Amino acid sequence: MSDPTYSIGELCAEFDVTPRTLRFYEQRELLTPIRDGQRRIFTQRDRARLKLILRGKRFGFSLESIRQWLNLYDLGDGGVTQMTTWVENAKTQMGALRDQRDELEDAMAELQVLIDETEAELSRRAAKRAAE
Amino acid sequence: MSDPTYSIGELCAEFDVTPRTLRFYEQRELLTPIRDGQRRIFTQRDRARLKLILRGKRFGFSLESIRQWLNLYDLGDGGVTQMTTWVENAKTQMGALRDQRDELEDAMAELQVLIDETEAELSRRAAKRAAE
DNA sequence: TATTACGTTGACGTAAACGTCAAGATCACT
DNA sequence: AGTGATCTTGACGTTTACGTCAACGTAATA
Repeated sequence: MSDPTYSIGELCAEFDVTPRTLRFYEQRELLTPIRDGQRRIFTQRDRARLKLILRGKRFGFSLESIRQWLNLYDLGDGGVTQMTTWVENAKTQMGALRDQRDELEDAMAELQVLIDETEAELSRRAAKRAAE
Repeated sequence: MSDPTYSIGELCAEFDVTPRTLRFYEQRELLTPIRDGQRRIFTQRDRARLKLILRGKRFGFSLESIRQWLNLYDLGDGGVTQMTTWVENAKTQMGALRDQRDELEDAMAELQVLIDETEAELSRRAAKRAAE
């Protein structure tokens, strides 16, 4: 049996997006479904790419940068020169992800301090009220 | 000496944003500069809020959700009920940040695997070439 | 055969987050 | 009094990422 394929509706249901969205991604060359007559047939590759697209979006990346990023994924083969370039780009991307994660953890730490302080104040007030 | 204040140009230079941006944030009630005649005077509070705004943006939050988030920050005082509500909201936000961080780390791990594989392939090819 | 479900291509609309003039005020110099 | 720097308030323009019709095709089903 060959690789499973998906209609536009199936992929939409699975990832909770609208057909408009998938057609838009195709127009922007993020997805490249094949055709059965007029109808789009999405392959495993499209499905995998869609996953990456949606994750990229959650990280706040633009579709255009996600597109470049996907192309970067694709060039896993190619010559030594291409692979070397790929690794460089990938490491740059890793740095960006690391920075974002660090910033996130800073924000989490700050927020935790505020939560702790507020909860401490709350228990002080509770103790005071109990003492009366 | 009292708290330092900033002109719109000063804050723009410091945070690398345009005046239009700060006026826009004021209109959306994310900043509340006071006035010297017509001119805006930004206080320490505005500066602190701007920092949070820009960080929120880097995390992909909308200005509207950042606004609510800032107001949430402000209500560090207020009654016990308000504080309790605040803590609940803050914990929800913490969960969201945690999820995002976890997703980021998953992505980083995946990417690292690809990098490692590609580098391994590169060194295999280098060894092969050296053997000839 | 008619309906229903699912799909197609335009084409125009929209919300967010600013950018980009235009026209004028205010202030420091010269 | 003139020049330049910095600021002001409109008001319209722009990009991104889709939403929302409209009008149509095709395929299974009642």
